[in-house]
Amino acid sequence: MTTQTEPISAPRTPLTRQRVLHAAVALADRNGVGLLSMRKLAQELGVEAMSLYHHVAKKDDVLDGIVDIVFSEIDLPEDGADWKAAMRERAISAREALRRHPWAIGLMESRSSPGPATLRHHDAVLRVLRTAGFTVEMAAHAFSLLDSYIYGFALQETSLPFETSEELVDVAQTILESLPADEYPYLTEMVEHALQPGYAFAAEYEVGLDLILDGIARAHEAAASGG
Amino acid sequence: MTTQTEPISAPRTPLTRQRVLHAAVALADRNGVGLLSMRKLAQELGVEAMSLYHHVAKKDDVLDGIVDIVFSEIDLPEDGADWKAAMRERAISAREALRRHPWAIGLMESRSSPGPATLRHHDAVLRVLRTAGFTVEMAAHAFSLLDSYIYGFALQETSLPFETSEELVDVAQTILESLPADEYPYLTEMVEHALQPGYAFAAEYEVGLDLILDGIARAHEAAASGG
DNA sequence: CGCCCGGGCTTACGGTGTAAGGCAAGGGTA
DNA sequence: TACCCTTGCCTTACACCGTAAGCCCGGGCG
Repeated sequence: MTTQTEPISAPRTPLTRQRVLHAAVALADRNGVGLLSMRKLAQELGVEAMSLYHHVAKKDDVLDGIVDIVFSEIDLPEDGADWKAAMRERAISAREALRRHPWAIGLMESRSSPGPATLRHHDAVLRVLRTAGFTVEMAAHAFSLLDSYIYGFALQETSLPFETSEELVDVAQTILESLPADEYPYLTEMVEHALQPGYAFAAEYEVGLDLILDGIARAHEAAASGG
Repeated sequence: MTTQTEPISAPRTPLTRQRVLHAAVALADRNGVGLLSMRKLAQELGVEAMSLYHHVAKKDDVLDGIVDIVFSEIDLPEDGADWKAAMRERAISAREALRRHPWAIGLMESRSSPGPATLRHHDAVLRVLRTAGFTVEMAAHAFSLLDSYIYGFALQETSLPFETSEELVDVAQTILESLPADEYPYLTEMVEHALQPGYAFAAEYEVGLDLILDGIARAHEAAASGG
């Protein structure tokens, strides 16, 4: 079907698992993961759909792969004395990555086999905690707590209708008007609060993060002095 | 095609939006949301696919609807003096609902129009906080923090390969064996920790929850005495 | 009685993931 | 040089998906 008009030495870079996955990330960023199909992905790479299957096993493999790419974009925490600063930085870096690729959080639920970047990331986090003197048990607590918060915040952030501080305020305004204020009075009040010019939902992130880090630090110190 | 063998007065209860949505929840619980199709859903109800469209607008409408059903299963917090107990109970109830319907958390990312049960739930949470003396700002902090934790924990819990305390320990064991221990030493250590007979990941939930609630209480008291 | 219309039905279209296999070019070995 | 095997692309085909368009029957109301 392709009427071979190009010169014989068409210098198309060869297909590669890496090239496929990165194109998939770009496509998902552009259209959302719902519109990511093997055919569109192939088209993006100037190739037919079935050609992709020489480089990835199945679509699930692609999805696993792009989730791992997102994890690879999170800065690894450096270990040293200051576990708190390290955890804070990686939490902020994680949120940024999950914001750059909003589809990633929705994908995580269905993936089961983590990729190398994911494993490396988790290992680095645990290393920081353990070398800072956390017991395995305390490290498990901190890990579970921090990761839950990070993913949960990202989930809320991407599913929230308003982004605030954009012209999307108008959008939220109409939402608010469609809300029966007498039926949901406190919700209405909160949406109004969130619509104030100064408010940025993103700032909530660090408030909660610091509260959690302080709580962990308190527990850590208590354990260190108590036992 | 259906060879009308049943008596004329076949007493099939009439199709209804509610019946459709509840069947969809049941089907998603059974097969996962990935295998929920309009055709299968129709079949479940003894009907053809297109008949569903007299009761729901499109598949997205079904998905919005079943997410709202999950929210309707979360106990509404009762307001009163003890906001902490109320938040604790609703957090636990929320996790149970999200565990009963593991597909819900993955759907939340893509939904944008919350249903009435969702709105009612959020309004009730905010009411508890506000009537307990939280400022709007503090209520926003507490709300964001708690919900992030709840959803994030649920997300991790459903995507975690191991469930522990089942025979699935074997599964995790093989995962662990396939993990190159020298490459991810801290992760390996943690998986081993999680495989101990006494360990239940579920217990982590309340540890983190209480840490968060204590932190919020401290901030709340500080604000009350300080201002 | 006649009409309308709600709520089921069939058909059809363009999309999806992927199994099965074809074909051309290059590289290794006899 | 002659062969053949692998690699990496391709076409074809199938079963399934969401849903637009429109048919048809039965019951309620003018």
